[in-house]
Amino acid sequence: MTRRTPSDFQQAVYLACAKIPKGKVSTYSAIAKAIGKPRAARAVGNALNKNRSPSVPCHRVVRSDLSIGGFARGSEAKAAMLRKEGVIIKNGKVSERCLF
DNA sequence: AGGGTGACCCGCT
DNA sequence: CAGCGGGCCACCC
Repeated sequence: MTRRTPSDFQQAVYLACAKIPKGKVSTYSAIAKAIGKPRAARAVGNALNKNRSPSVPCHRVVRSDLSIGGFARGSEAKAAMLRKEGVIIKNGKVSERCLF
């Protein structure tokens, strides 16, 4: 599965996602800020959407509104996954936002 | 090389 | 308080 060389930005996004402890969730803005681009929340989502690698817990990333946001596989699946991880979901939204 | 899209965010009405 | 529009960044065709 030789994929195209991921850009530095994308790599940073994946790394930041992997840095999220299990049972916790982060936000796109937080990731963007962590990589040095607080205004690149869109680019962050784009990187996950275009890649959505199984090695990257992209489902642990939610919107700043604590909402699940979107998911290439289905936002419902994302919420279910987070629930299994130990994250409390309320009405399709995260009860507590845990930022590392 | 340029245009369009997207898993977003913030501000205004 | 809620809803709508514009803006910002990166990737794909």
